[in-house]
Amino acid sequence: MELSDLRIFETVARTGAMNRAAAELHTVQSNVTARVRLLEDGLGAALFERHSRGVRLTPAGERLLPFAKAAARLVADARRAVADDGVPRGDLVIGSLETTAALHLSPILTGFAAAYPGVDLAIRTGTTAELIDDVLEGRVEGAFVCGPVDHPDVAFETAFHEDLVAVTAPGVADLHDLTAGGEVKIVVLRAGCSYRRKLEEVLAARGVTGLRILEFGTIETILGCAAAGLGVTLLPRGIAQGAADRGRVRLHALPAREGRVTTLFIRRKDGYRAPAMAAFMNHLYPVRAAAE
Amino acid sequence: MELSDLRIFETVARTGAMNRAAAELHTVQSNVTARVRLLEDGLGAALFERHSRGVRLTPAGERLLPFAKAAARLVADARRAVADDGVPRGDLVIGSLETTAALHLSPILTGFAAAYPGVDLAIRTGTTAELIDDVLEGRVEGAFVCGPVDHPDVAFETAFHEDLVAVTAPGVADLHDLTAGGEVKIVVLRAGCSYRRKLEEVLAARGVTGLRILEFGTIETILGCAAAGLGVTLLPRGIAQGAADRGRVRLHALPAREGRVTTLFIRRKDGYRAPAMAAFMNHLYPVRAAAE
DNA sequence: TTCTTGATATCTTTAAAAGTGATAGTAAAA
DNA sequence: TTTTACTATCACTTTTAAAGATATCAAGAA
Repeated sequence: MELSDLRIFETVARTGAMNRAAAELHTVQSNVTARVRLLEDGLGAALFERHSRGVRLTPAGERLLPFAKAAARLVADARRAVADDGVPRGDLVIGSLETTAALHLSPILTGFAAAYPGVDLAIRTGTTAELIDDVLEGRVEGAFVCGPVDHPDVAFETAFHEDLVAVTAPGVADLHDLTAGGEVKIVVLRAGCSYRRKLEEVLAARGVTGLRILEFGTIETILGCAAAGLGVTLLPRGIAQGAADRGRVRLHALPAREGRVTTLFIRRKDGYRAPAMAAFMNHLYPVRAAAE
Repeated sequence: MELSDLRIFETVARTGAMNRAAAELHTVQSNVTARVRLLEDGLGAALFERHSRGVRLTPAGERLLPFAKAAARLVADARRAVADDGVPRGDLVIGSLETTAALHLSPILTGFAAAYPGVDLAIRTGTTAELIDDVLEGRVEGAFVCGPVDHPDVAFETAFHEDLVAVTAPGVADLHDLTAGGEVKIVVLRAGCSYRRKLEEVLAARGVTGLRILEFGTIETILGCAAAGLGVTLLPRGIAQGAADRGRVRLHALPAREGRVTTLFIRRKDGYRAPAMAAFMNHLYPVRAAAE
């Protein structure tokens, strides 16, 4: 069993066809067939059921698949470990919620970039669910997400505490009033937005149900929608405060039990931690200490 | 980078010479040299410093080594995972302290062997330190050791509580009397015995110092030594009780703080858990529940 | 110093393995 | 029924690994 065998196996399993795997691996189908058979011979077990429309994993194949993935990650980590001499450098992709990025990340990133000029820092935004997946799949090294997170392969640390407020048009004196206008629209940043479920709970607790959802791409648009009375949204106070001060929107404070959310910094539990990542977490340390 | 490369690399690193690695791998030195160079080329870093008396790992090589070991374990686990269909069978090697084996294991093993005839159970005895190493290196699947154990790669569960007693000749009325006869000898099972340090502490607390150590291979011999007044030893009460009842030795109870020790069942935290091992831990469950 | 020893490096040859391309077979979908 | 999207097999080529012989090198002993 060699790593190339496992890579071929994984590709076949993922694409569901030796044909497609061959194309993806830049080789020919006969070769993939032969390698898979050799792997099966070596293991003494059939890994795929062959059909005329593709292949499907056998139970033994299902059992092998996680090991194939682990092997791929191991090799990637090994390469990085060999290349790294302890000096932080290279790419470092960090994930973040849009709101967290707007509210907190700017000073941290500026400071980090100044301290480690050799590191090319990139931010990728997404929802909590997307970011957890990004972390697990290695698309980002770590991510700021909305807590709590409970996954066996994810390690987390408290990064910030957010104070969420409901944001409406200035004319809405109380959240209960929302129902008056019939249908209530909530405005969120993206489909799987972390705050959406929270907002639904908050409104449900106040007797507001039957929501419709509007989705917009930027925080500014969302504030604009709220200001125009198009809907209600939930944002960290720090983000909405400016618009409220200028009278564009009205903020509705929530009790701590509802409005207090913790932003976590998550990363993969196992695997190799690059110097750039170690440096970033170190850089984060004073921030985390302040959040505790 | 292939698994065979990593295997060759690991062997060279361990033996310190391409020559010896070649012999161990049943191949020729030129082949090892070539494969190592290919690996180095692939990684873009020198892994060994070559000398005329062998090779030594470079820092990059040091960084790669743990990954090579992890890869070897991964492959071994993968093979087992593919071969296993969930029915416990095959070899299952469990480590244990000699005293634990004598006192507790017999009914457990008998019951397990009857319930899972397909599993070939073997017991390997050793000291706590040896057994922890056995677990980490995969020589045993799990082990009963003297707690507490604190190692990041070791998972543990409480298995039994032992009630340790000091064992002396019948004529010794009190442990303090031991100093009267000048030099005090303690009798232990093996060099690194778990109870040795404990016994030293117990005696030191009673003003008995300046110990000499006698080492014997079996529990019976140790009891014989104690009976003959050759020295003092520390054993679980259940083991020494019989000899005490027959008047051969005298037991000296210890306060709970000193005499109460916990026997843990430990295993590797990560990696694949074979069905036989899962079945064993399941079989152990009522025992553990009783110990809590 | 010179020889011996125990190592690595290099080169050539041989054997094995991987990859290629063409063809045949097969079952589902159109 | 025909087409389509696959897998299996085979003969052939290319690439790669292993073996064996030899050269080289440095440390330690005579």
